[in-house]
Amino acid sequence: MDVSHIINDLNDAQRQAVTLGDAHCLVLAGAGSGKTRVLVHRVAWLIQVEHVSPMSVLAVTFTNKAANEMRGRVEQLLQIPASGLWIGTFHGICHRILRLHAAEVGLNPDFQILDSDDQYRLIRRTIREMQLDEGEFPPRVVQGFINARKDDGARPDHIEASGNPLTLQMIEIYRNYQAACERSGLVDFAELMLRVVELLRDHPSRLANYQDRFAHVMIDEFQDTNTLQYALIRLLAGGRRTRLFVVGDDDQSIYGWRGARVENVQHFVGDFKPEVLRLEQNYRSTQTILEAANHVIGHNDDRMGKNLWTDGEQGEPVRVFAAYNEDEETEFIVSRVQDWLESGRKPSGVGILYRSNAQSRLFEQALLRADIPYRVYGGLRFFERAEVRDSLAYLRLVHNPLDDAAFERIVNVPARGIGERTVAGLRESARAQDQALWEATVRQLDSGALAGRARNALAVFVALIRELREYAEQSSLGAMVSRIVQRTELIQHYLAREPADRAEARQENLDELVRAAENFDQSMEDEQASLTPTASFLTQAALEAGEHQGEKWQDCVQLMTLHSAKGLEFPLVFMAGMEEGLFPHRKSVEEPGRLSEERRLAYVGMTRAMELLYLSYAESRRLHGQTLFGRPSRFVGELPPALVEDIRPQLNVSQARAPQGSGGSLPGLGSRVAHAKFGVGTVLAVEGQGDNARIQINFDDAGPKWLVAGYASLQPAC
DNA sequence: AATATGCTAGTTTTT
DNA sequence: CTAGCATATT
Repeated sequence: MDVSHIINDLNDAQRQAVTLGDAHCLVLAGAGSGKTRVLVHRVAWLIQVEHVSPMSVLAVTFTNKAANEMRGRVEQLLQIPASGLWIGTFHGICHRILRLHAAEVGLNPDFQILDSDDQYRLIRRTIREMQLDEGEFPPRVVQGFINARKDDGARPDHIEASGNPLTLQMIEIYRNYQAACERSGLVDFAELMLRVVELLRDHPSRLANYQDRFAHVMIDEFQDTNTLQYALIRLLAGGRRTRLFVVGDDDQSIYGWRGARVENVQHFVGDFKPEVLRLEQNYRSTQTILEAANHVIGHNDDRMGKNLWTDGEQGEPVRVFAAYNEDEETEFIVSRVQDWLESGRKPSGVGILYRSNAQSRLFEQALLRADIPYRVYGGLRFFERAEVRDSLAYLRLVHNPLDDAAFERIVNVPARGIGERTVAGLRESARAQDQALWEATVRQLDSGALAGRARNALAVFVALIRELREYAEQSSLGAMVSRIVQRTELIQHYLAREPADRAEARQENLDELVRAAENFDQSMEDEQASLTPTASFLTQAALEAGEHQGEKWQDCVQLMTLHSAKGLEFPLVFMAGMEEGLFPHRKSVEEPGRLSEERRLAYVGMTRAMELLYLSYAESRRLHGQTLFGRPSRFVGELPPALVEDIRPQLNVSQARAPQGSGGSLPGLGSRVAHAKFGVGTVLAVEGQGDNARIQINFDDAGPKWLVAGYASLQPAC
């Protein structure tokens, strides 16, 4: 058979990985080295050359986007639909396994997925129910605690509180929250994986099934795996038959703070003795950009070691712009974008990257003013919007009367006169009878135990849900969702409360939701697992919250955090806000581990750039209402000087921006001044004009002081 | 139940 | 500064 299409166009290292024989394999794939290509060609090689059945290949990614891309490219290469092949996210794969064996792990076979927002609400509910103080146990913190424990594979009984009363309480909340999930037939994201790990751990015959089935397990972005995911991989590979093919880059591990364990890369080497291959040839960036990035990441220790190279062009130097303040930084970047567009290049070739989301605002405003199209990544995705989630909560309650999380969410949305007192009564009644809220409501209505107003309001609600439930029995999913949107009158609710444009956007989202339901095509696997279309739809909404908004791409300048930029590339990249405290972030500089992660983030950012890379920082920046004077990021200092071109603002420009009084000119921010009594210091802030202006100066000896310009008689100093 | 006011905290994100 | 939240008010 002709296999040239699989191995042609691969470099030696790539080909070696793709055609590797009977061994586990770790591919250390640098940025832009053709990582996905190797995975895709490896799958094709296994199927077409080694004649491995597609059924026995499992490919796991972290995001739906990556999974979809891989599936698409495999199909393109094989020229056939990749049916039988399991490609999906960790959560998607675990969900699929769990649907097949729900009963075996004691799970409601009709379980639905609880996403982060509903999980938060349920945890908050649990804390309130336990009469604990939300100040002492902030739901966000408890949510983080529970998820982190689950990601480590720990059930409440496994957690060592070592007498810490706070921890003991958290464990108790975890326990109660878990019980609530089980009563309602709900499974959160971490639970999807934890249950599967427990299934495989406790049911040896099941484990053997999967070990026999999956001869090849491929893992993408291996450096991002957490404890639980690594446990899952180890279980699957415990049989004789399974070969692991993992691809990752320890230098691009930027998710340690959410449980990812870079150490897994080293553990993997110890545990499985894999062939270790390195993909170091880069097909994305200029030599200069790569050398600069290599040099910066070289300041980390404990690396697996890797050096990117290219046989492409030397390229332009890395440009470092020292702005006077954040406004000037913004203007500079926007004017460079304008130059780029004037030279005939596309907006979508520009990536403006920053450390934290709050930084996007300045760029949005400036781009808007300059009439340059842009798109900001991050923010709410389609299935996370309140109106969409409210509608889906109706669908959930109609589908599953036991879903208390859904009940709580919409019992009084839109407001129909069911207040907190009424709901509290229902909760109590439900708890006393060990029933779901819905059951308790119906029972209370039937028993006539309720007061007039609450009774009427609840009767309206119950009638609505019953009507919808009846309708659901004889109509399609699309018709059903459309009906929900009409009958719940959510639009009217938002129209009455919000400005017209906001409500209009919600209307559009609900239209879009109806369309999505109408066009929803249940996958074969879901059908085989005897899921109703409604259950499938709800699952997809939870598991692929964002896949829906892909349409409005257009040709836009791309604004995003450094984290979101991973995996992307742009001919022109700006890394803005390169200041100590901002990047590396203040909270990350203390622990060495966190600092190296910040440096990896810098490495990720730099290696996004194909042709031109700008780093910029502001010498003064308004943050949280006050002006701060940061020093340039240490990562700027770690650039090799020979590859850097420094750009300073024109002196007259920066002077023009300094606040100036009518009479004597005031010192600029950051300038050095001398005072008769306090000595020499740096100007931190200037408020007001002329002689009345108040100036804050950080004196070298005396510390920060506020002085009035007219009386202080300051002299310029150096 | 809806609106007004006051307070606090302020990375990074996917599933 | 400002957004989000909790409490107070009508």
